Amino acid sequence: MTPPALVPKPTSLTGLSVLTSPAGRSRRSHGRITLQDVAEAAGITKITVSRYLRQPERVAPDTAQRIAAALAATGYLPNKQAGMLATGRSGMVAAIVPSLANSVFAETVQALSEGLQPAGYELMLASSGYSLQREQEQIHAVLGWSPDALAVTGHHHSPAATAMLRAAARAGTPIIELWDCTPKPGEFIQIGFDHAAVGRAMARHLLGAGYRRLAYVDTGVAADFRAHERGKAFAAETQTGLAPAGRPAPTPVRAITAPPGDAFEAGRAALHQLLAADGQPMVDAVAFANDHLACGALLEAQRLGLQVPGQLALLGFGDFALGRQLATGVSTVQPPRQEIGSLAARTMIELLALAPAERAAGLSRQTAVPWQLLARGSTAAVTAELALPPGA
Amino acid sequence: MTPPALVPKPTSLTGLSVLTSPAGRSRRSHGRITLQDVAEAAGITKITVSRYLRQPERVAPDTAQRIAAALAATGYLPNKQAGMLATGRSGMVAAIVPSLANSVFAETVQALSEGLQPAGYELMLASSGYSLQREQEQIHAVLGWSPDALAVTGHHHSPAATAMLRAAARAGTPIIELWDCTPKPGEFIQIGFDHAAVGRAMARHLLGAGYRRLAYVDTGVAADFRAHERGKAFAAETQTGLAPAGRPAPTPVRAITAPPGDAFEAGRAALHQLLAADGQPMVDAVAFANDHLACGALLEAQRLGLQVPGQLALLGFGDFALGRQLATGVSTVQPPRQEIGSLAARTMIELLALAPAERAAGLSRQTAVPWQLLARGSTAAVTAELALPPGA
DNA sequence: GTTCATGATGTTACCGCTAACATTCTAAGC
DNA sequence: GCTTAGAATGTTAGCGGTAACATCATGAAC
Repeated sequence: MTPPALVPKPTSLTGLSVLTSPAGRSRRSHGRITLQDVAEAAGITKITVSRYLRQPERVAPDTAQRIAAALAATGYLPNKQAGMLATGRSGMVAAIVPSLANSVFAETVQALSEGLQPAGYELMLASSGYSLQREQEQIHAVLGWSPDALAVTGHHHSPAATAMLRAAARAGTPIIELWDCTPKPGEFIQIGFDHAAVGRAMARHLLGAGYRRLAYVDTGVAADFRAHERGKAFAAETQTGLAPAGRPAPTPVRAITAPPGDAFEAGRAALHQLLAADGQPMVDAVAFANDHLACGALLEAQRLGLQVPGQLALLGFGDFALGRQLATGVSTVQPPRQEIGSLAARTMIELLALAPAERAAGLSRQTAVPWQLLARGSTAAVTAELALPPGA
Repeated sequence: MTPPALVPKPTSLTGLSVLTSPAGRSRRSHGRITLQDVAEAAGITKITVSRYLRQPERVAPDTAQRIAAALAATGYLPNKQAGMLATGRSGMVAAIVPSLANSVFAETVQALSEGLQPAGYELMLASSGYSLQREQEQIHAVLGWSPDALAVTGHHHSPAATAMLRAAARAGTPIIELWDCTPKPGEFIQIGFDHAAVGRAMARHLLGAGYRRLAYVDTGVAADFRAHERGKAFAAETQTGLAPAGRPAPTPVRAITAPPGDAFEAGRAALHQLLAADGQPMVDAVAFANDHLACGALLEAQRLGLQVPGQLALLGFGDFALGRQLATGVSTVQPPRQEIGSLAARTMIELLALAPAERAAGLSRQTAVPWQLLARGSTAAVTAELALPPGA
């Protein structure tokens, strides 16, 4: 056996010459190194190279060596578009999140990306900027790439978006709604948690600690449906929780805040809306749509000399680093940021391993990921005996 | 003129019937709605539909109407892979960042994504986990998608990665190195800033404020080359700055810290390494690779009862929210997180508008994005008269 | 010696789209 | 009426891969 000849035939060099002079190729060629070039360099046909790349055990050992050498010599990069066109599988997964600047989704995306990595899937990412209209456009754009699976955030979509997702799901593409898990099964796969349950738990936590005059500060981001949902459930649960005591349930305060960039400032401003003319708080506990708001309020309260939690308890959501590090720890809800991402990756890989026909059953399952309410300094109980009876 | 007939011929329904029964198609069809289906529904050939989508002004108005109706009725989604294969342009841009969980890069990616949006480019994202090996794999994978442009982070790459980037650049694909801007022009486009200059500025800031015994706490992330670069320049500048005073320049302390997830704890631990047996700091000012470390150290210092900046000055990097919000504001360097992303987007769009031949000139240009050192409470000057002479 | 399974490689056609060229038709110009 | 420019649409072929089938050795089984 002669050692593998890199350039067995003079003509095989034409493939390599492309590197230096992209001209002299077919009229429509884009000057890229193709399987054909590799095949010529190895003195075989392209289908064998293709086989080597996909099922190496099916080519003879010495051929394999020649191919390997030719691949290295040419610097071949497979054209995934062509591959997708031929196989119908793209090896790519798309995700659409409201924002990346907020670390909440960044961590989920990070985990998703890392989970997909070992299975050989690429990730295409789009951020919708908390706009349903843009989400719809992104879904349209991204589906044009024939992703093998698509993750979107939440279960609220525009009608047109839902129609596109439905069509994709019917064609066998797993559609995953991240960060939500509604009590009733949805149309698509859900991996997340029930935000209403979180809202109720937040109310119960405050009521259980003895607070009675509650408020919820919602985010100013109109399309943060999950925050709204928590707020709604918080309000409802507060009413329910206070009913047994026979008192008229106060209407929870709801403050619309400034743009997300100023979440700290928005929290500060929201606090002022909750102060009476004498500078004293009109409520004894406040729940916030997120920790940024809560931290802003906490810092402002300290600046004003208000006792937290003595005069005012604060409860956030998200478990952001800041709230964890402040001297008066901000009580909060710790959402399973990374778990959602890695579970989504696992679910996708699992489903994609199945034949499209077998997939159908799994295309609308729900996975509830556990979350945790972290009681820290900002919501220490007023007095123990005021705690509500269990089940309230 | 009769109104546009959606289904002019009975046979035109075969295209639509795919929606309900993907069978009965060509052997290799993947059951997707194609231009052919739309064309049949509109009673024309697919090339006209293709023209309508790309150059609407080139089809007759009433044909356009029929096509529009057919598109809506079929729910057609263009197959971008097929389009790319035919045109050689993918309409997609790829970016590889070390991590997304860290908001620094998340914001850059966010800005990049938003900047590309209006120009119709999709973003494919990969995170390398601060590993050159993984970056190389990602580059290989991502180039297989024939991105129209590729953004990577920093100017350190494995040799194989550099070779791939070089090949892509030579083929006319803009390669952008984010977050770096070296004094000497690099091989590719750079959009960022000179980290050595930042390191020097950090040293000068501390020296200028009168501090004399300096330390640099580097990150434990081995492949965060930018942090190392800042540290190296910080050390060098410290030596230079102290030389005029005639004193023997102390070797800056360099602490290797815990994994990035524990950056706060790592900062706390680093602080302890800088304390003498009597609990007093061995240095009077510390610069950190990032604000997380600095904040951890600040909180620990306060817990230990050390005066900041009285006994110890702290200087971070990154301008993270936490450092901004703490009562003793953490002095820091504000990097142009978003600017880098939006500038990268603009650069890509600009270059891609050019013919590949005209691009060559722009494929290695550098853009230095301004950054700012924000002096806050943690580095208040010791005494004014100790300030170094200008130019030191 | 013939048959036949097996392994290695080649041929053909097709995935869905568009570049380039071809055709058809209309209306203006002579 | 005939030519012809120009608009509208169609035909052909090809982008770079892979599925499906075809071919051709080789060697074991009879």
